[in-house]
Amino acid sequence: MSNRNLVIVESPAKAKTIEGYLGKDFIVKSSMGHIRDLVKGDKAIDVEHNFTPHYEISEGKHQLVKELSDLSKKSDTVWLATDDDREGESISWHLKEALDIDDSKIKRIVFREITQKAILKAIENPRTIDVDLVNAQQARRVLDRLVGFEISPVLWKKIKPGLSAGRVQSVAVRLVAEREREIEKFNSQASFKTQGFFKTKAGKILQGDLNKDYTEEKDIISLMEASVNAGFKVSNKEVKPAKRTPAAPFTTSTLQQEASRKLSFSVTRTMVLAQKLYEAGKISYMRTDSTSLSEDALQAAANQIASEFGPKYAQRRQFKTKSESAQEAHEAIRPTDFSISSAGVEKDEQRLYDLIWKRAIASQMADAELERTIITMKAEGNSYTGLSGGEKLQYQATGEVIKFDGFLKVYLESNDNEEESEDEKLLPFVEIGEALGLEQIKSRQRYSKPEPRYTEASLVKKLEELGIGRPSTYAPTVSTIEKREYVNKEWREGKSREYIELILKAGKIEKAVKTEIFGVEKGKLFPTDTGLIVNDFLFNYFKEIVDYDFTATVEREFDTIAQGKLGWQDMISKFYLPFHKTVESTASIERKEVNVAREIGVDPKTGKKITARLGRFGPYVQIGEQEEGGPKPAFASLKKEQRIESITLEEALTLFDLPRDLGEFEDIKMVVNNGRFGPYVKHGPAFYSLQKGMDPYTISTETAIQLIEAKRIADIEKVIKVFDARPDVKILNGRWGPYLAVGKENIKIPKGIEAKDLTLEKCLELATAQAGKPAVKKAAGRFAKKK
DNA sequence: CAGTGAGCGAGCTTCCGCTTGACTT
Repeated sequence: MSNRNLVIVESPAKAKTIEGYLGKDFIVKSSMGHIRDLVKGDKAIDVEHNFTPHYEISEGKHQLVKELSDLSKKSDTVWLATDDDREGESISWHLKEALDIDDSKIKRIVFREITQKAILKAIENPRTIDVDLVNAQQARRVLDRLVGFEISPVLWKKIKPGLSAGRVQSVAVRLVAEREREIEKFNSQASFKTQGFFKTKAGKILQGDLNKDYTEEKDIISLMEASVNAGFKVSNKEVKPAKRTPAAPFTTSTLQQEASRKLSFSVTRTMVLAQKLYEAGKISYMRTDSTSLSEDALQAAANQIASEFGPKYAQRRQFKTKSESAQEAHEAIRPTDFSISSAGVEKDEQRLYDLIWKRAIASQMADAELERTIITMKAEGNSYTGLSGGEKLQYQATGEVIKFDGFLKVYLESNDNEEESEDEKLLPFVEIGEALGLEQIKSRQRYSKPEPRYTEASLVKKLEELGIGRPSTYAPTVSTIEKREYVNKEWREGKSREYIELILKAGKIEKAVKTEIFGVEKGKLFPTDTGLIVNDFLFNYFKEIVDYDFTATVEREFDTIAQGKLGWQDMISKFYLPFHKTVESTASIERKEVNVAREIGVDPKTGKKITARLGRFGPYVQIGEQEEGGPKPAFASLKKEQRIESITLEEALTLFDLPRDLGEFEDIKMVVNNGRFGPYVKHGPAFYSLQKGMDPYTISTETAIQLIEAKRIADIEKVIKVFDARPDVKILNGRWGPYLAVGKENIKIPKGIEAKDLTLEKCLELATAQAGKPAVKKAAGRFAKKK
């Protein structure tokens, strides 16, 4: 039987939907993304022969390509309906090449929304494959391979095997590294923020902020003294209408940001959950850079809003996509059916759907109308304005009242700055000129803060602003730099510091010194020593590649190629020749130049230099140099939160305090040390890992004994059965249930046998049957490779 | 499991973008 029409799209979920729109003359299949890619290794691009790329069918795609090929041979027309962007055009071209079909049978169609109208319209307007656009993709692909596969081996030689560099990931690392250094350099300044509390004629309290910050305590004292009999008045009152406008519906990047802020999801978790909702047909495609909605969606949202909230809440809006690099091959992320307000299997899926629904609905709702009131309060005749140069000191109170909630009924976008909450604030009624009683003036020191460290999501936001990376790669890029250990996602406890608080009340000034916790970090990205060293190296030798504008610059050239005004090989050739020279020039760089040992200071005991450096097994400090034939110098690994470039001499010295003697327990020596798997206490032949919060440098003998005793109790609770005749044979309770331990071998108890009923004979029988076989097989396949 | 940290050598690693698979304890 012959199928008249074969349609090929990229995603199977999309294929299913479209098949429903097209009827039985059409069979719709998916390519599952790219089907061919550059061959593996360094022979993919023939640099000598005008950068000729060599492609092959990707691993695991042979079966699929064969199926598509067979189907296409049986069809009269093959509709290549891959995405309407650079990569999509390329997939169509690769399909044409790989399926080996007659050109006359091929039609290329595009649509940017999955609606019946859009698909049918596309079928009526087929075109041919846009070779210029395909060439722009080839240039992108070849450039990325050349950059990645020429720089990475330099890192293996000069820094550490297995490292990587690339147009996208290296900029991501640079952002995190530079932010960390800004924070380290940041000089936090304290200044006094002052609030006045005044009593109105009607007896209510009106609170306002002083329009000047002082750094000196004496200025605040003078101000307070001058305020006692100053005579405050309402000097002005302004009431202005204001409005707030809803945010655009989600793109991939804004979805990741909001899910991170409101639901604390990692960017990967957000994408996994969104994928499930998409496959279940609940939301539109989740990898998109567009904020626009289809006509159908606009209508459906308007209907939903009118019926749920009333027609005056509906306001049709189409949002312009902000980012210049957007290719807009899909709609914004939205529910497929606005009348379904809850969807998803797991709890987190439901929460994500709820967020998507609200954001999309709110985007089509009316503005919120507010009334903003600003009241200023001044002392009569400005009696104390002479304090510092004669500027006008005044207090200001701002209040906001919502007159019409509009979209706020449904959704309010959060922001990265946690402290700025925009709650509705109602001010007491006052009249201009009204005299105010002074209740109190409160002034406290606040410290200035550096720009915050990136979260995964705020890093994605920054990358998108720079036009670096694509919706499909944001989450994988973050994972890559984490996997390479260039950055770590960390939780850190804060430190405490003192601040001064001055209060003027009933004519008296009281001073208090209080403490606050600052610098608490939750799931923020910190660069590692490797990340910092690799970044410095790339910045010194491959400045162009890690330049924040590099991608934007090459994107402009890709666009010129897509317009047919520039040959892709010409562009690559112009880039490659100087680039390759730089790569070659790195051969003469000494490893020591790249991985510089930092001098921390001098050991007071020996007078030898203490240095810090990145070693094969991580960062370490060392006392003195290795002399020929001499003894080995003392080494110590850095603690997890320490960095080579910021560790102090004092901190370094304590690192040499290990191993530390903890005295004796039960007549056996106890020693605490740092092991490969963390700090431990060794007691005779037994090892005890330190628990969270215990520090090997400070742990006391008592705590160590408690640790040992607690572990023994836990071990006793593990034992189900022992045999007097053979003390080496035990039945123990493990994490996944009971198991048999014979000597050092752990043996699985077969199904159907009750652990309690096992006899010694049966145990030994199981042990011999198990001999030689590992108790737990190593995980096979690609999951093992990942590690 | 509970040190090591240099450099040599075999043969390995690595890019960015599209998209969803499913080893067996």
